[in-house]
Amino acid sequence: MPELPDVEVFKEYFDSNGLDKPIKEVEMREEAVLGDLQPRVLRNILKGERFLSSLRHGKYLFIKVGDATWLSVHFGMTGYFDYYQTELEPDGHPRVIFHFKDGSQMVYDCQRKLGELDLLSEPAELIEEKNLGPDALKDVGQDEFKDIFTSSRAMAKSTLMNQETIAGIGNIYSDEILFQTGIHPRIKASRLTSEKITRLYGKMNQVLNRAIEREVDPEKLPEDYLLSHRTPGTPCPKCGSKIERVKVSGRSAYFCPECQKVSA
DNA sequence: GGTCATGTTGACTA
DNA sequence: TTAGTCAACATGAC
Repeated sequence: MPELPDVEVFKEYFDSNGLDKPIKEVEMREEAVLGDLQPRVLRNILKGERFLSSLRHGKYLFIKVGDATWLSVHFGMTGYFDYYQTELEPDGHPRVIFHFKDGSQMVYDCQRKLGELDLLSEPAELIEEKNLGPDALKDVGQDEFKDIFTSSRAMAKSTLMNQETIAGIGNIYSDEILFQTGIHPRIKASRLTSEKITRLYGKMNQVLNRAIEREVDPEKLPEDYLLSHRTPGTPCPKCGSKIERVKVSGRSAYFCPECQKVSA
């Protein structure tokens, strides 16, 4: 799940359920998601504190704990938050559990353990370390977007997915944005016309915003979205042609050969 | 057994 | 130097 829209929805979920509650205990179920961070350090720093606010950049969520203390959360491919009002044993694959003094708990679930938590003094620390580009939704203007595409030597899909270029777009949403714009995933970014890049920019914003509005629920997304038709051979929701799959930068790209022609 | 899966990183190659 | 491909990480569903 976790691309920009998913993380934005997690942020809203966390903000409404996890902020301003004194933390009673931090329970580690799986230390692999802490990376180099020592479980004892995380517990000692969070215990007795409360989460104050949160901030999203690309696929990362930063949660403020104190003046110069932030918890960074990455969700890998399978991570999400799950809030329980009581001390019930959580379902799924709980990896880290934040127990609040009021008896409720915020669970960080990450089945495949590809996500990671860390402690930072400020979000910029991680953004610089990972060399993340501007957030796709908040920080990329149309002119900057145009520059990125005209100067990129990679394929359009790779350019959209490169976190150092634009932060937040992954495999699913890069396919969706290209599909909605009618651009073939393997076309070179720099070969797109200025008009196409402008349309792509508009669709990027529209697709990401719409996904957030509909709470990334596939059932609530428009009928003509590719998102729930990611199987080779199924009919394109726009024209009925058969959806195809190709590899782009090691990932499966789904597209409609009729709606997304190879020519610019 | 095999393939595939919403992410990131490092090795290797052109 | 810039990109593309592939493998690895860990787990599960076909």
